Amino acid sequence: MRSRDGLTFTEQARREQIVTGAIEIIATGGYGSASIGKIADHVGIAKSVVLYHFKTKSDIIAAAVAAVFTQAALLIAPAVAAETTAAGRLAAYIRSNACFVADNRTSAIAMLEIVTNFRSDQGLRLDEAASASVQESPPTGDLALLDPTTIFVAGVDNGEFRSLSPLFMKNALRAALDGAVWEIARNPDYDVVGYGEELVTVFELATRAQS
Amino acid sequence: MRSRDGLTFTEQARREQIVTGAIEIIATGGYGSASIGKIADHVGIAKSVVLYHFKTKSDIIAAAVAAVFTQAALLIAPAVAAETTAAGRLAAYIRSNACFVADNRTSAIAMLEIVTNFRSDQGLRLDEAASASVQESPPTGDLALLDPTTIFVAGVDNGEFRSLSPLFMKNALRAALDGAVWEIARNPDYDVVGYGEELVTVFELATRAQS
Amino acid sequence: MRSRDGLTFTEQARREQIVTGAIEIIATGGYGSASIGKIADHVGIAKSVVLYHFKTKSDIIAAAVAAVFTQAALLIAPAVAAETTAAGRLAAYIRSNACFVADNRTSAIAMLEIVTNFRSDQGLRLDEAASASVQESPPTGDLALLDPTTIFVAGVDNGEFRSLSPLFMKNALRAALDGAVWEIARNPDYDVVGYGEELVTVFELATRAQS
Amino acid sequence: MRSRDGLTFTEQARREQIVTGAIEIIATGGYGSASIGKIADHVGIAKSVVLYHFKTKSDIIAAAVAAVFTQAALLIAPAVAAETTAAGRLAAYIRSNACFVADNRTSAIAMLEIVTNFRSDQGLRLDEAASASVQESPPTGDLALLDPTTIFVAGVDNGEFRSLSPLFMKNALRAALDGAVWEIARNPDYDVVGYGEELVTVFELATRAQS
DNA sequence: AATGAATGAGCTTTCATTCAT
DNA sequence: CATGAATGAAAGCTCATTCAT
Repeated sequence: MRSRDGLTFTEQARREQIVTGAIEIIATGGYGSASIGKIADHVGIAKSVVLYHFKTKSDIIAAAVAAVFTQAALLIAPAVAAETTAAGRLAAYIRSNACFVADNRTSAIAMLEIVTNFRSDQGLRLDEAASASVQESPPTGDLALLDPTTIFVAGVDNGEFRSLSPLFMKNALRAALDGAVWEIARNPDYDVVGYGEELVTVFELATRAQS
Repeated sequence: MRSRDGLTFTEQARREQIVTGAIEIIATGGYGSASIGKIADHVGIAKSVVLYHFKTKSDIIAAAVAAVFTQAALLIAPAVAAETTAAGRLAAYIRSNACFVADNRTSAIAMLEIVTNFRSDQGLRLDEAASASVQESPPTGDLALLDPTTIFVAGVDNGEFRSLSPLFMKNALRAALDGAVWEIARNPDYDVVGYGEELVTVFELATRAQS
Repeated sequence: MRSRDGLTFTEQARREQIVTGAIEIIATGGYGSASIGKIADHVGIAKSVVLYHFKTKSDIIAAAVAAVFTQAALLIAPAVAAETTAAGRLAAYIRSNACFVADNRTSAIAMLEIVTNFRSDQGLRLDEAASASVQESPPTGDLALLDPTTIFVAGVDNGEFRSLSPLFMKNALRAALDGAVWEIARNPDYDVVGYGEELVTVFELATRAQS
Repeated sequence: MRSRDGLTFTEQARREQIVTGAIEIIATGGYGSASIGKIADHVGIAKSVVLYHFKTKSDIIAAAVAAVFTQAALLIAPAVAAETTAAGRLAAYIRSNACFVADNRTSAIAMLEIVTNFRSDQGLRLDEAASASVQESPPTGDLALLDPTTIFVAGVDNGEFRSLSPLFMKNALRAALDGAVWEIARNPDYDVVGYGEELVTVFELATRAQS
């Protein structure tokens, strides 16, 4: 009995279990502490079982990234799509991001740990390795909605925004949002949503066309 | 024959050599790749020589952090101090930061890799471990000039800035600045100075008191 | 396929093999010579295999101690229990000890090397470390039969023995018996049984109530 | 300016300092913990200084043994020599030994640690290595007084003692006396003198000729 | 008389991975 | 599906010893 992906139910359940365990381990102890043995112990299965379901450690990491990424996209994409103006979309993007981090602290931390730390055998970072290997394509079609660059481009084009560099603005925004994850990693009580609101104000003031 | 610090000439030279090597290794291959053996190979000395000059690996990392931190402080603190208004100080802070990153790409990357990845034996992050040990006080007296929080507080107090959260603003700014390091790590040709100018604009618009 | 203890056949066999190897190495070269590598070489397996079956070096040592201790207890306890008078028990205790040493030279030497040399990470000796950790209780219920103190106490109580210090007598006896191990370590032909008989005489004369 | 042994005053002072330091380290942390570096740190000099005064680590150990041995001989030999009967000498031997241990706890512990643990490069124990190298002759001429064998032989010969094995008796006595050192190592408050008195009684009863 | 520098051998331990069952 | 067993590579670190000054 196979579901889609050619995986049986148990197979799929085990994979999720392992990925979840990996995320928890990474979020708690950092990327460097995530060995296969620790993940197996945490989940309560034998080390070999982990490597039976995932051929290498990198596969586990990739699966974890994909899982969190999909999870985030499912929240953010609709929120952005619901808005029509560039300013609206920008605010929605920031708020849904902050919201995701606040609601999925563990996943967000693990994701950031992985992204900043992962190196392939050849020393390539996650994004470089991803673009090097063809098979690993981004999971969704509306990826555009996840990259705020498009929002900035649109805003400049239709005159909502002042003349600005979409690339730099996108980098600044992503960095500011990722910064919230570092903060909440250090302090679980950090007010991510409040921080998000401040960011909304900042980017509103910083982008709107001068009167 | 001793110079200040109670260190011999050779000792001081070797230590610098090792610290520099460590920074290069970390910037190139990530924090995880910085083993004592790799550093020794990179520098061209025996592994035991490294451990003769630094008692533990943590000591090497600490020395690297201190070196880069001091280097940065020497550039940033005077630039900020030269300005009198909060807006001026903010712009100077951003520009000197961007400038430092552009001029010291390797050091900046290594510093960020260390800060985001270091974990003590008990799993504490760099800042937590530092605050846990009293003896390790920050190297400079004008540390205040390195933390932009004071700038935001002052600006709000004297009416230059709108009513804003100094903490959130500082976090957003630091994250945006650190983001430049990630970008330049991925792409050595990234225009960090241009990015800094965009940030100056962003934070000017986002902070100034409404008319 | 598991036998009792939750261990596989292979597992149990390997563990015995390693423990035996450790005992041989220690008896031959002293406690200080017992590195994991040497044990592995001696047994003819890879160093990592040793650490697959025992998590740490201390675990190997503990297993060796337990093995020899149990072995000795199985010989001594029944011999002592078979006697009814204090004098009889004392003689049986001495003879069975001497007998064990004569028949298990290697084990006895290793045991003594470990007991006199083991230090935990905190510098505690074997007995101190053992009493510090509650979970590690002695393996047998009739442990009392292995501590000659009870014999001396009983003999004084029922008038068989002169008035003497059970503690001092026990220390003297244990030291004299352990001394036989040092002798046989230096000279494999040492007549341990003859020595034991002399000890029987000594302690008989030294303990019996004056007429 | 050289004193006997061809050593200058400073030289001799340094050597004593180092030997004393080694004895303290060994008594505190066990033989295995006594590295040249630790000894140097403890004494407050550079590691190289230690190896300037002693060519190898073994030399330090040998010097420590010789120092303690001489110290003990100076106490025990006269005490034994002062007695005329075998029984008197035996009691004096035991009492002076116990007395030495009680008054020189550290030295006694270190001595015992060394004797039971020292192995030469070829794996030989201290006594074996000593008898293998000619140059290392015992420090005193009246060594006979330090080996209780002679006492037992004399006592048997002149009829004071019962018919007994001088070798076995000597081994039992030495072991019992060394046992006191292990006890005091574990418990600094152990009543070594009281233990010695019990031993005097034991060996008196155990050796005297039957009436 | 003293010491800083260097070094290779060895130590315990962790880990990703392979293989047979 | 699942697992126990095995293993080599590499990690951080300690140490006795040599050498030049």
